[in-house]
Amino acid sequence: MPEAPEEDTMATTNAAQRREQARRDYDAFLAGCPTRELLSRLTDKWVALVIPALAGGPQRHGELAHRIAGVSQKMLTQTLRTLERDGLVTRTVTPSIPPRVDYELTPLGHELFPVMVSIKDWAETHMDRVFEARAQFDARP
Amino acid sequence: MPEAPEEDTMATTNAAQRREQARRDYDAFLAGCPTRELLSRLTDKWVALVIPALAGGPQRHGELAHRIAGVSQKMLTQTLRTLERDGLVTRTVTPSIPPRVDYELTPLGHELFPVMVSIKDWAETHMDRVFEARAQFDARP
DNA sequence: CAGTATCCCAACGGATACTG
DNA sequence: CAGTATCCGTTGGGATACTG
Repeated sequence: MPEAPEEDTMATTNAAQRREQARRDYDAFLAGCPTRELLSRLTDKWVALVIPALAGGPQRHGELAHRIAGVSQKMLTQTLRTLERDGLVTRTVTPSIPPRVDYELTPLGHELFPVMVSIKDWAETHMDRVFEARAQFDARP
Repeated sequence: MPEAPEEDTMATTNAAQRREQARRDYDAFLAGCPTRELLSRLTDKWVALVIPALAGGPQRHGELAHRIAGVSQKMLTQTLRTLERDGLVTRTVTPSIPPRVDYELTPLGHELFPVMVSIKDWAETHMDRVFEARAQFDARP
């Protein structure tokens, strides 16, 4: 099990090959696999809201905070920092007064986008059925 | 903004209508929306491993624990309970000695399945690119 | 406006021991 | 084997105040 990324010396590696390579190298079911840590970052309530919120181009910190109601400024900044470090989001500062900061999805972020949207959509679409299931569960002897 | 599920009196409601209904009723971007809480349950590291682990039929507690290396028995039981309550997993007890307990995806769980698999797969497939991004981020002035 | 730094409480989650 | 209960350290995350 790999503990560090392998250099990709094959410049012509395509998506399919990359995927095949990843399948061999990584398995989140294994405790020591680094994907386990990445998975725990991706499965984050705020990530599942921030990534979809960035649909339709660059957004300012304040805009995101407004869009994602109830998010504290601490959590928003923290989430955006992590996403930036992981290469999913870019942070662009325009040195004006007051300074303007825009966040935007990277190509990698755009690849994650549909996945995050699908979770958010799933929750919204199936909320009623989950409510029904809970009611049944709670009502049983 | 709804705080409780609406009764579905329309017996012939199809998937498309249901989805349209959900779009109007629920929005995880809103702070008080119950989908926010559901979203936080779904975006859970263990859920993203348990649901995919249940592919291919019923699994026993021990089998799941073995498959999902490193999960504590407490977290596994807790995760399975929540999934059961939310109608995503069934728990079947066979009263033998020792007792046998099997967990299996419900139809609702099967609908969540591809979403959870896509997150796990995304992490495994893009691990290398995330590593590269982190290296770049950490190496800058 | 964007971001950092504290303070502080609640929850998460592992280890261990005990029951049916 | 499956599950519950307790203990207890770690982390998450909100509120507030302050800087550029």
